[in-house]
Amino acid sequence: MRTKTEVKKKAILEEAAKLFQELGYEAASMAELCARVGGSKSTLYSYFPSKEELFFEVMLSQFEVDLVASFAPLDDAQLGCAAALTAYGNRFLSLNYRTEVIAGARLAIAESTRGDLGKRVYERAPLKARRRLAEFLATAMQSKHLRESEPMLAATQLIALLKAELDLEALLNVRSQPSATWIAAATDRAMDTFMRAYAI
Amino acid sequence: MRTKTEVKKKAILEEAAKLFQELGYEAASMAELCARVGGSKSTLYSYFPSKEELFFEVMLSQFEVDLVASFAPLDDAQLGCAAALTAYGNRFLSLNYRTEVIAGARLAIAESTRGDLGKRVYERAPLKARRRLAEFLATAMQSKHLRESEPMLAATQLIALLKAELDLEALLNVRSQPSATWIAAATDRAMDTFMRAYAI
DNA sequence: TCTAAACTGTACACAACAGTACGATTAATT
DNA sequence: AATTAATCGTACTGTTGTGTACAGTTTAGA
Repeated sequence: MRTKTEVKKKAILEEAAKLFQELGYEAASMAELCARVGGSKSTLYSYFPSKEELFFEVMLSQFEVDLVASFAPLDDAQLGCAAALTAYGNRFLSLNYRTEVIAGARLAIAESTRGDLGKRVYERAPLKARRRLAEFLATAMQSKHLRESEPMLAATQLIALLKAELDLEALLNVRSQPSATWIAAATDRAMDTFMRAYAI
Repeated sequence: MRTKTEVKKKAILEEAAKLFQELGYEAASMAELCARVGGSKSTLYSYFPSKEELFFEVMLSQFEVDLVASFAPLDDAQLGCAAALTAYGNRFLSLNYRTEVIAGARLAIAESTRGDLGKRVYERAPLKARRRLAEFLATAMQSKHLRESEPMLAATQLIALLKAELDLEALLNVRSQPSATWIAAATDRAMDTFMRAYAI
């Protein structure tokens, strides 16, 4: 019974993530989690010392899964600068606006004042993503595909433009998960404005 | 004892707003609210039938206060287009990133799935603001101060650029309320990119 | 001064929760 | 088969919460 533990722990974390996303931290109960995950309360508390610790582990494991995947288009040497950024934009939006991701973001925002959770989440995912995008933009500037400017600011603004039509609506539960074609159109609108401002 | 009621109700709403912002919906208790507002539980429940109803009233009264104020620069006929937008940007950021406003936004996001709260908040404040800005941009386009394009999209993108450097950091409790000089600089950076993309 | 609405304080009913205790049970390892 | 770690079920403790009941008190207005 030594191998099972990792599997069980992962199962608990997954079910806990869903539950927290559904109900929020306070309203989610350990008894309900027990019922969903199947085990007993004793087992649950043998894996995690408290509800709060479990919550932290859930949050921190949430925000690193899809990060790497979204960078793929930036590593594709075949693509030109604009095409690479468009592909990145599509990937970025499709990964970040799935219903679970938004539910996770809502939760992180709601509980951001719990310890240093907000800062840790921020540095783990969005800041890392922005830095990676800034690197790409910096080399694009060096090779004269984009005008010379501050790469980190350009990355921040590109991401802001990508999120512009979607972010608030998603966080406030006004619209549901966007379709791939809608995302493609929104990416184009963002890229058009970005290239007008940053093309050479 | 007929005039006092409105005063008392307002006092309750204000104190409740603070409490919810501090602790979130679930963790805020009616007993604690009683203690802070001074009255007794019976009085409290004579104004609001339940905690949830009180919460709705708090949320909906939160998001219409400063909306009008932020439009002032757009109504100033003395200013040129770029100057008016810059003044608007400064006003928009100073009003929207005060700590109480951010705390309210966190709360609205966290509880956005409670009934249609998210939609109601969305339509009450950010959508209304965007529409008003789009009107201004439309006339600026007609008078050839900006290139012809979709005004609502332009408004959405301008607001996104304004929020770009601040939004996630504020929501995730990574940075505190920005200073006026920082806001002015951030507005300039946003306006620079916006005008590059939308100037004629 | 009288009256009625608004208010207060306390106590209570009822439910839910986090976390613990403990004996019984399962299943992998030797 | 014997051992041992993991698991289970259930009951329990103590706390906290919402909402109500009720008897007494204040305060505005006739």
